[in-house]
Amino acid sequence: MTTGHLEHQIRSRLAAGGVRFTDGRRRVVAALAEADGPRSAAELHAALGTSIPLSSLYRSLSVMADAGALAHHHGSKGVTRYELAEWLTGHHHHLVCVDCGTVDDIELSEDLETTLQNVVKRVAKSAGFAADGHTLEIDGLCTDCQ
Amino acid sequence: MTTGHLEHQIRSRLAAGGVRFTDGRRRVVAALAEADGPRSAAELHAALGTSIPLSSLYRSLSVMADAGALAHHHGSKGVTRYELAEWLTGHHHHLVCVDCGTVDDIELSEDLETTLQNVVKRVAKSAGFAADGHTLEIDGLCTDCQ
DNA sequence: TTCCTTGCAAACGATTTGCATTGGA
DNA sequence: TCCAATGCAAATCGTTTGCAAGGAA
Repeated sequence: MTTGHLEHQIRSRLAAGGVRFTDGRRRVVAALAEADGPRSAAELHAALGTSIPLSSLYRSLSVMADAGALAHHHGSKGVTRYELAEWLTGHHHHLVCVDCGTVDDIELSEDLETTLQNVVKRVAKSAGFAADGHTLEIDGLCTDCQ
Repeated sequence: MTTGHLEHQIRSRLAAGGVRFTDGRRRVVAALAEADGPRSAAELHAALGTSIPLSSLYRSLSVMADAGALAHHHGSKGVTRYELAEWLTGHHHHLVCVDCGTVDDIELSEDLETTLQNVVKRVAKSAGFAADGHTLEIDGLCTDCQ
């Protein structure tokens, strides 16, 4: 079990904030790295064989998000799902199933992404809004729920 | 107090689903029509002078959303905000404040919107996803929270 | 008369927090 | 040694639901 590049990046980022990268957190990160989209605390709890109590999971997710290692997404039924921050995974967008709530990551072509960024910049500026990110959310039914 | 075009449209839509457009619901719709973005049950409760109990508010919002008159948006801290459906207000996107959670509506230029729609269609199809809507969410700090 | 809506109170479920204990650097 | 992390139980908080009374068609 070698310490990969991803773990190294996260460890440094967390350390900068006085946050420890414990074994449990390493396993949470691994689960998120394997996922193809954001995951909720409950989903991670199950994925990790319930080995980490929900309260610890919630605390670790929130701490790692505060440190900038994770990003969160708010879905239906008040469920928050976490994923690795974009500086770790690259910029992407979301396919959100309105039925089961699952979220899948997608990437846009480089040219549309550029166009999008220009528009975001322009629109935000004209609204006096300090934009720091954007996501195109596509709502609909995933293959399982159709 | 005349019955405007908007109320007429909503009344018909609700009626089609066996849903009544009561006085309380009319006031909720009026509050949403005046807002410049989605509003939570708590925000509406306050805006209406707490005259409508939260439970009734939640029930009305959910019933009207099911009937297709309202749409919902999921924001930080697990708060759901409602707004008039797009067939009533026109298609738009969101400026989401990561600090206070407020959401403001914005419209894109027609050409970018068209481009966006094409990409959504293409991306969804290739993922086997049945898309029925999309929103560009711009996260950042609103003028108040900067 | 039939069915929808309303209010209140109780129930829920996701998430948070207090506190004592354990563990890492 | 010192401060952060962990676990459990209790507490929060947004939202939902059961039920009896009120209202519209």
